[in-house]
Amino acid sequence: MAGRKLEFDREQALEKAMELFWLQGYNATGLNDLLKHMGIQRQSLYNAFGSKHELFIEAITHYGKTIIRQVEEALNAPGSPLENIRNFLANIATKAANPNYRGCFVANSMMELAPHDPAVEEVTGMLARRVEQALERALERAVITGELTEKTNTREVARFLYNTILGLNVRGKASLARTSIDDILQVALSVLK
Amino acid sequence: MAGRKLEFDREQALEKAMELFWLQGYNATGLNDLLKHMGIQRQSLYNAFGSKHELFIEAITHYGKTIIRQVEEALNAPGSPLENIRNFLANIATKAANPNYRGCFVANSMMELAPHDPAVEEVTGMLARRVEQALERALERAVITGELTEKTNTREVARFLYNTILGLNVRGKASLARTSIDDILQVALSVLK
DNA sequence: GCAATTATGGACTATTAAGTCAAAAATAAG
DNA sequence: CTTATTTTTGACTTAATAGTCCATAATTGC
Repeated sequence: MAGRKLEFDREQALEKAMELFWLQGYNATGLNDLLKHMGIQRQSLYNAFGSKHELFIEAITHYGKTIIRQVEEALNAPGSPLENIRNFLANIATKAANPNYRGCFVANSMMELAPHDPAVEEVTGMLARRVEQALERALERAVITGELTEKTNTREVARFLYNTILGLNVRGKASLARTSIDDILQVALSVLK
Repeated sequence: MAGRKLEFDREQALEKAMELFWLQGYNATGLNDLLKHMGIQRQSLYNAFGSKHELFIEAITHYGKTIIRQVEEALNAPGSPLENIRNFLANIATKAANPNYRGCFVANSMMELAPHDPAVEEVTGMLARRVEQALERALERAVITGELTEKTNTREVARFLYNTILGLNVRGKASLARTSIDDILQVALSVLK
């Protein structure tokens, strides 16, 4: 294996690309923006990642890994499963209430690309399912601890909660008062009993 | 007032522009696409609408007018106010379950443009509030008819229902089984009692 | 009919996009 | 040291972008 050494850290460059795609979306992010923000040269990007599109897929996959880890950490925290679910949603609501909220990269990509980009549709669909499953398992634990009644349809509720999260993602993008967010959360969490 | 007559119907051309922006979004829609679909000439577009951006604002405003009319018609239909709300949401859910679902133009624009486009933020925010208000009024009527208890916080629930609709808009863009939609709707509507 | 005014058609400009090419630089193996 | 291999650098290519210019066509008021 001869040859010159890579002058940049591939993982770090990918992280930077993810940040920019997350903030601006796929189409609004030009190659020049990427190169500047990643701190590498044009040809290096093509050598390392193939194309803008392949880089994007890697970026969202990378995002997915970290987000799934965070979601599971939050929902599997010690203590009350129901409290974990409540805190998880409250946390997202607080982020969405920030005027500079950039949204969830997955939700953003579903909207921008999923309808005409099979690769994006697949990755985002898979991540959505994994979050729903994590919620479902937490709900099941809440049933076991007796915090939720035996009659709770955990799958239905998990899908519902994830849908609520997606809604907050959209609403947080336009001007949105904290009180509105709290109202939404209040009612959504009222189904947990 | 001398001068040559306009060869196209301005309202009709606007409608066509709306269709395309709705389907493809702002940035993915080029001038050439617009001209072709609107059936007018380049200079005519600039004479009649000023710029691509101004045309977009007119298009979404036009969309808003028609959508608000439809929403109020659906929610103010004769008969049970609660049934009207249920049917309204079920209708949206059915649309979202369609594989070729193009989403709500307002939700699409919130995601694509609202964060960096004050004019779009204002129009979409205003339309969101108007839909929430229409829902709130319908909920109030349901309280009066006794279909909902006096304790119902109609404002909270209205905001919650609109958030659910926005969630369906996102979820409908990625692959989504009919059963998932039904689960979401089932739980969301369970708060109405 | 003539002058003023407005719309059309099509060429044109300037900018930006993603992606490629090839020379120069750096490295490892023989 | 030499050769083979890989990365970097920056110029280049091709296509598409939003928007402008201007000559021609159509219309109304005088």
